[in-house]
Amino acid sequence: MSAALAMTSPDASYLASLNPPQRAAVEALDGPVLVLAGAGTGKTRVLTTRLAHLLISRRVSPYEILAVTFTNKAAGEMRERVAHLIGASVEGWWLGTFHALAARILRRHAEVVGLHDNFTILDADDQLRLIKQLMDGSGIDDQRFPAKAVLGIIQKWKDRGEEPERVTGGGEGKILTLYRAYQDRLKTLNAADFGDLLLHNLTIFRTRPEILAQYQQRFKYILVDEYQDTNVGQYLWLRLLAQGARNICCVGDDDQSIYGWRGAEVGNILKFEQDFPGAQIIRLEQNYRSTGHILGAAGGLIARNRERLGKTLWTAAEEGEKVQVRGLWDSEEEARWVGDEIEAAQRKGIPAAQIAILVRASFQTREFEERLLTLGIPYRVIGGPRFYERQEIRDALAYLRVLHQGADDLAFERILNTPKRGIGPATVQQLHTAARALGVPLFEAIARLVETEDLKPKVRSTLRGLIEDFLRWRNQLQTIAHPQVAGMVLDESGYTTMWQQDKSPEAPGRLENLKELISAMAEFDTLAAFLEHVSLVMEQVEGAGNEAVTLMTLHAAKGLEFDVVFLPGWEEGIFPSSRSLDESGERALQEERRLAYVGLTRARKKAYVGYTARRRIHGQWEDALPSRFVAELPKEHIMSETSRGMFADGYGRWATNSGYGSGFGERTNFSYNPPARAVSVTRRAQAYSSGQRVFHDKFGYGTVTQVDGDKLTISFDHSAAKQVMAAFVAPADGE
DNA sequence: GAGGTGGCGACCGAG
DNA sequence: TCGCCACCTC
Repeated sequence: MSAALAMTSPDASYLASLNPPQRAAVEALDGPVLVLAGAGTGKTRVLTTRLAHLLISRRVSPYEILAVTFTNKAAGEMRERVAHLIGASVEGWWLGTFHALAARILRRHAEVVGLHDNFTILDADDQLRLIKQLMDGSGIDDQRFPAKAVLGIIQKWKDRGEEPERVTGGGEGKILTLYRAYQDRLKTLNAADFGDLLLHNLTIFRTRPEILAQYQQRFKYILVDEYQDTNVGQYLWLRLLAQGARNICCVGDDDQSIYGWRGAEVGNILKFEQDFPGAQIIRLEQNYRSTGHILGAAGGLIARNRERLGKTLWTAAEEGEKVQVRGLWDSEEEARWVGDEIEAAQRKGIPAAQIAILVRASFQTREFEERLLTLGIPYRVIGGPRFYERQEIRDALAYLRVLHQGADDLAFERILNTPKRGIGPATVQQLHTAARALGVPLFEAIARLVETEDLKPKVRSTLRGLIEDFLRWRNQLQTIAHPQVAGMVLDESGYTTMWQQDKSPEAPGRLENLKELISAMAEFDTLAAFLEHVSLVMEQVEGAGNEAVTLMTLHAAKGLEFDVVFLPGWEEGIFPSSRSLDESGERALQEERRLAYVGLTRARKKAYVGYTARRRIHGQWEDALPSRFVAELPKEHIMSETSRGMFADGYGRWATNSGYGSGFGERTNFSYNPPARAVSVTRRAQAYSSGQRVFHDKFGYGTVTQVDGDKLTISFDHSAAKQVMAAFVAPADGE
């Protein structure tokens, strides 16, 4: 590090604002470095400054730096910040996600693994269809191994960097055979799935040392973000590339490793020192994001995990408000609670964009959406059904894929009979058989078949027309701009007409989406570039949602921060998720706990944790127990309250005659230490009138001054007048 | 070959 | 509750 310091120019003002460990992390340019960056400790700042520092102090060409992230969002942010810092474009840099960078390398050497450089990248949907096709008649018991499970096993192998010949971990012989068949099939389709992007890179590096050497020499410095989320394959990829210059800097936080389910190995970060001997370890522990109470609550929780490298976050900020933990009757009440607290926060001047609701699983967003809709609070859901996953978009893309890459049977099959052309499963089967017999892609096989007498006349002329159309469109691609060609394809194929004639209410929206797709294409120079973007980025086209509350999963929230964060659904089975626990037990529990830690540490000023006694699952009301994580939150950092009549506290005064919401029927007993009298409390809509004395859990006693449906305006004795939902007050009885 | 219906399992997570 | 798939009918 002293060498690096010596080289630092005195006018390196960008270094001045860093704290000592941050500065150390930026300046340790030589050899392997592991930066353990706790939540909110300025990790992105360190990464970008380090990149700028490399360019400025070492005069390294940007093309000699490999900077890897996990998400497109992180890559985009880094790009933007570095460009801003050095005042130049980062176009063409080796800065991107593992998948994007691996795809770039693979396109250059595709022939080594038997692909062409215009190979298609398949998404999960295509993969599953392919597996299903291969499983038909493979003799695999699809009860015991549904296609999804088989795909899961294959993906695990790929995540570990194991080609079929390399598979070690025991496993079913039949599934291994299927893995081989699957890989062969992908090759015929001139396609790669996500796992292949990395895996083929490994194959290329392993079998062609001269190619590896070329990249080893090129990348003088390697920078890795979110190292705790790397899987074995990614680790091997990095290690091979780093063997050249040996200057690799990995930034990560073992406490935020939440991707074990997709093969991430916390082990990678835990054994960094062994993997890269002589590694420097730098800890960033000063948190600049959250208040003391939020940090204390999160820290107490994560301390329950074993197998940590250990960090102690601290903050110079004030203690702030305690984390509010709230027990509620059911998920509907939970949604009302969150909605009301959001309104309260907004009244205090917190903008909607600074408020987030973070859930464990995406289906949990629905009830909140409904509530926010009712309250008229703008919101946006991140990670919902994505633009590129919509039916009409996938169909349109299938046309474009066939156009670009004729061997893409999966795409071709998708649109063979879309719009309806009278080509049913029987014909498709016949075409497949022919293609297999000829050993050529579907498109090619059909082109040949229509010249024979093997097909029924009607089918034959239909297919002949389709093939001719594609050949024509492909020709036009030479002379006409690709967005225009895309428009022609959709119109001339009858696809646009199909939706125009569709009477369903969604049809107009779909046509809109298709227009949007075509206009999005204009941003790319070539059809190939556009398709690459789509398969790698798959980004959601975000509505104008700057002033909106954010609803998303905890996974999607990593790396983000908000003033106010709601963490609902802290119930056993939901969070920690019983599915995870069933799959991998203690390991999974620790990962779930890290997820809770990630959730809490997203909050700057205030965090809320909610749990309910009853929740609708699969449309059925089911009883729930508070998550063990609730009990693990250190008492001194939380403020706990429960809805009236629920648990020991709050019970008694409120068990009867509680003025809860409306239309609720009989409730079954709640089994978590229920007070006897709380059993089967029937809650009815309580009518209030102006002048009536009431009690509110938070604001205390007050007098109703106005009634507007279930919204009351109350003049509180010890607090300003407020609008409150009737559900949240009770008639004052024991003053 | 198309379209309708009823039963059943899912609802975990990213590129 | 919802969406998918198997099965049915025309």
